[in-house]
Amino acid sequence: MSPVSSPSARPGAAADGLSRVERKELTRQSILAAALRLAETGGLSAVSLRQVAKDVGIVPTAFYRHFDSIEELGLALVDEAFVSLRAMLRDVRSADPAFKDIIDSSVRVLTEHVRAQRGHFLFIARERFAGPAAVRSAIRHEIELCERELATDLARLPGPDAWASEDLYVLANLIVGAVVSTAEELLAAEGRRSAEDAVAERARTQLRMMLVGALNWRSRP
Amino acid sequence: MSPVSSPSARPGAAADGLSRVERKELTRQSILAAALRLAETGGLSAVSLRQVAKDVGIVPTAFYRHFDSIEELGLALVDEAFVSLRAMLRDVRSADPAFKDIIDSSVRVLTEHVRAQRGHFLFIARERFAGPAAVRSAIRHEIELCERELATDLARLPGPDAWASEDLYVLANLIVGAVVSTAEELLAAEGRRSAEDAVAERARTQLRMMLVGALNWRSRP
DNA sequence: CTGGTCGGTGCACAAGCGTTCACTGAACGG
DNA sequence: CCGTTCAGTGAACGCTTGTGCACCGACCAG
Repeated sequence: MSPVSSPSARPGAAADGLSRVERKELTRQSILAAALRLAETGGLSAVSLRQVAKDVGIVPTAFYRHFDSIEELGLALVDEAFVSLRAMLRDVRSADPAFKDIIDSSVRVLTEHVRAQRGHFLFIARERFAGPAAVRSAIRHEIELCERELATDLARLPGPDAWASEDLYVLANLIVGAVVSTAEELLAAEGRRSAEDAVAERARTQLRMMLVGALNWRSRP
Repeated sequence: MSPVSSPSARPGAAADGLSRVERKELTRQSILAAALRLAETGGLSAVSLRQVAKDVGIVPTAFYRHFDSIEELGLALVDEAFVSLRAMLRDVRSADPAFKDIIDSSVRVLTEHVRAQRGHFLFIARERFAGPAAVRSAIRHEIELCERELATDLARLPGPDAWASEDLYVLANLIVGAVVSTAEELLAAEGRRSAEDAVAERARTQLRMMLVGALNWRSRP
């Protein structure tokens, strides 16, 4: 059988226009995609090497040409997932910084990214607690990076710019937590637009509530 | 081999002072405890009937005398876990309602319960996304109940008592989300007191920030 | 005392798992 | 052109898995 796409690619026959490294990368991507899909029922630890291989269209042992173990595959998936998450953060940051509707645009960017990268968000939400220890700590580390980034962003805002850096991080932690909860509720909406809209509206109100709290907050001496 | 406690209980020999139903319940509890522990590495879907049986000290097929499947066992664990969670909520509610330190006492109750019921909290945090569909929706349903309960509690507070019920639920959702995040961070602290204390202190500040936000919030007309 | 109930036993089976090993042949560098 | 590299092959291994079945014997109601 041929890898990557069962009916079209021909490994032993005439060469497509692809170099050897290109074909290897293609198979690698197929493995990642298959694992992401298979992990949706039962989590990463329930993904079997043989299932992935069958799904990709290669023999089980060929898996080892790309990853040493399922756990290493999981770490690669974490990387992949946080690439799209960072893309989202970039979008949020580059949005119109008109203070008034910064919340609206951020929530919209979040809902769109969750819809577009559903698989990655699901993976992170799941493996954050269910994954192998190495995967869990990789995810935790990445989330912590996001919090620190947000804290430095907040420091540039007119209200909290006079805060203790301690309080800045605490607020960032609170916001990231709320965003994670919102993302998880969006996932639970399973694509139903009305449910998604309700979650988004709720998130807007919550962020506004937090904003009101922040604007009336004074760091203790 | 004998169930419940390998060296002491004797099934075929002289009877301990236990009736048949008592012995069955004891075995059932042992199965639940074993499953909870085994689920810690790999999640519920990675728990095998045979492992549980070996751990409890019964033969694999005897498992079916208590549960039809691992999934049904999972639902029983959800029930068990939310029993302790409700006990926690009762403790929070019955605490001294002196408005000033209601936050301090709530956070202390939370940290104590997470420490005492670590296994249950871990189970909920994990299976909320990684578990079988039935388990996931059972957990989601229970959390939603907690949010509604909290909303009715909030309605009795001096500040938000004039709010729209819509906003009350939104605030309850925000608080529950923050509490869930805090519980998850307490779990991530893995029992190290200094880390736990830092999380608790952060949670106190966050709840105060939300309180400030709530006190300055006005429901839109 | 007796007969039914039922938790626990022991064996068997087919299916799936990760991993090993020697192999093939297209793509590539010199 | 020719030798090397290496992604993918295919058979084989020892193990664990869920589940079906006939069976046992302590408990308990009558």
